Amino acid sequence: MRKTNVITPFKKLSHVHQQCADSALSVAEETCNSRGVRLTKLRRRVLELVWSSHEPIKAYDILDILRNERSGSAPPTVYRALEFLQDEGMVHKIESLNSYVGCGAPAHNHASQFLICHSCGAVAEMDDIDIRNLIADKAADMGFKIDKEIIEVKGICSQCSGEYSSDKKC
Amino acid sequence: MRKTNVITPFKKLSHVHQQCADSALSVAEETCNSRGVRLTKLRRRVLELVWSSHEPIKAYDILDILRNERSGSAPPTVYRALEFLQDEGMVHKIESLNSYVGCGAPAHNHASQFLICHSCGAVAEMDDIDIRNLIADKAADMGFKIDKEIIEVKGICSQCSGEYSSDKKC
DNA sequence: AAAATATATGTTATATTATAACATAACAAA
DNA sequence: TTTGTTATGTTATAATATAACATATATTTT
Ligand SMILES: [Zn+2]
Ligand SMILES: [Zn+2]
Ligand SMILES: [Zn+2]
Ligand SMILES: [Zn+2]
Repeated sequence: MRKTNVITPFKKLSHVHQQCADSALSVAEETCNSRGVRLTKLRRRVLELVWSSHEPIKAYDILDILRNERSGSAPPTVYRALEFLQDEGMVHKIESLNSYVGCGAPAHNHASQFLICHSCGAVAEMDDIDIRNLIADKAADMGFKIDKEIIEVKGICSQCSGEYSSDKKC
Repeated sequence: MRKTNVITPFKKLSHVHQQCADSALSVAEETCNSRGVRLTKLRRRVLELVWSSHEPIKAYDILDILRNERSGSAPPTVYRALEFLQDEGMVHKIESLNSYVGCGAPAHNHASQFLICHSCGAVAEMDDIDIRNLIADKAADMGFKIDKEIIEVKGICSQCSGEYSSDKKC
């Protein structure tokens, strides 16, 4: 069994989140440049808002912020930006929460398994090849050809369960 | 690796669906009786509508039918019945489709992995212990304690991919 | 640079999904 | 049969998302 490929881990309280966001934004700019797609000011700002925490954010929460910044902001403003960002792999939708999280590895296409802490709300992302392979095998047994997997695991993260008592909050 | 526990397989065109529905309804009645909860006429009818096919059904499609049958039907009518049926394990929500499917094994609590054919819309349900264990192991590596897993796999079922050419449609 | 084209955003309206809150009815227990 | 409990009816509204068309901005071609 290979090691899990952790794309976005649960973070310690001590982590400097601005670094996550800055890093994501600059990877996004490079990636968009190399792909010849446009990370416009609006899209960049929406991505920034998605990265404002490690908790998934709702479209209308983004909209509430945008309305204070750009007149004429409306639902399509947000949904179109989110659609672009999802298409480019910068953002993933958490289906079970109708919410959106930033992707820690937007440059390459991948599957995702999300771990969602229902205590602190934080989301970790992995792309675990063992899980992918096992599901593919089991699906193949039933003659099913996979296009996309949605895996959203709910529970309690290590910070919230107090496993690391020196750093209680996520 | 154990054999996959298939709760609801993809069905052949030749299958008599009324049997699925009848069976589900009678298991539901027994299960509710033994639990001392009430499968009222309304709840029973909603379950029947959920079982009207192997494709997930939308709450408002149920409502459209109920409105022709019971005056006073309104969104809460449907959502309350669905909530009961979900709580009792008779129905599962497919989060990525905002839709509902009948469970083929409501009598005992289980995890689910859904295979969703985006050609014919049919949904198969499994509870595969290997998948559950692997995800639990990987999550444990990250210090994460699982409460519930949402696994919705999109792709093409065997009937639609023509693997069984004698019985093309699901 | 100007015109033409393509892409992105603004704007208004509406569709879809889901819940809150309170009233009445049906059922179960005492 | 009265009392309490659970289920349903009813009205209203919240939350999530898309359609359709107008305008603006960016890119390419002339
Ligand atoms: Zn961070
Ligand atoms: Zn947590
Ligand atoms: Zn059937
Ligand atoms: Zn199919």
